[in-house]
Amino acid sequence: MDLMMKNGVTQSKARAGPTAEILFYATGESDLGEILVAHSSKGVCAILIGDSDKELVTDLLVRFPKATLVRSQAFLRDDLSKVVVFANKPTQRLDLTLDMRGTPLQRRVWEAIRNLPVGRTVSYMHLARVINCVYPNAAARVVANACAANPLALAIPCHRVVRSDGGLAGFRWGLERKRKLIAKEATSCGPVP
DNA sequence: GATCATATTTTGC
DNA sequence: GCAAAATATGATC
Repeated sequence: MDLMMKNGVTQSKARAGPTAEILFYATGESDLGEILVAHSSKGVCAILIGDSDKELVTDLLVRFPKATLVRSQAFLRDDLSKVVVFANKPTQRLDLTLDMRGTPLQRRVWEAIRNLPVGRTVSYMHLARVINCVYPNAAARVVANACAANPLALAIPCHRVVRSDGGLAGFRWGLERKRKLIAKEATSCGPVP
């Protein structure tokens, strides 16, 4: 994060975006904290969770350095409302138009995670088995990497992905937040055996 | 308890 | 463009 690309652009640009793009974003408050939703021309391209509005904007700016961020609370009113509702009470799945960019593998992993029911946690191995039932232990890292690069915090519930042991693995937005999310989902869906 | 195995991504030159 | 390091793990020795 300290070294700049000498060549101007690298392979990372494919992940951040093709070029200068206009992103509309809006922030809202939830029980988990401040939530930022960024919408591109295709759909929701980023959902961030943070402690303050400033932090979220900074994170978004770092994530999309070349993009032009336009704050439009009215434009994202609907999407933001859904995300906030989901954050407060994740009883149903998020129904948003997601603009999932990235490698095909990441997309596959994200789709698999998004297909998970609420209140259900799966292990890395199980999820890895879905996308690639060859070497579960190897694909586990792939799943972890895909989740780590997941820009759609709540839309893709990576917090439901835990280790096979049942314990919580790392979380990009903080382990405590992940723990809180799972607890909230369990409460909303009811204590399942 | 420590080490290796697998696949993918990212960064460096 | 090629090569090496790193990774939110899992299984084995």
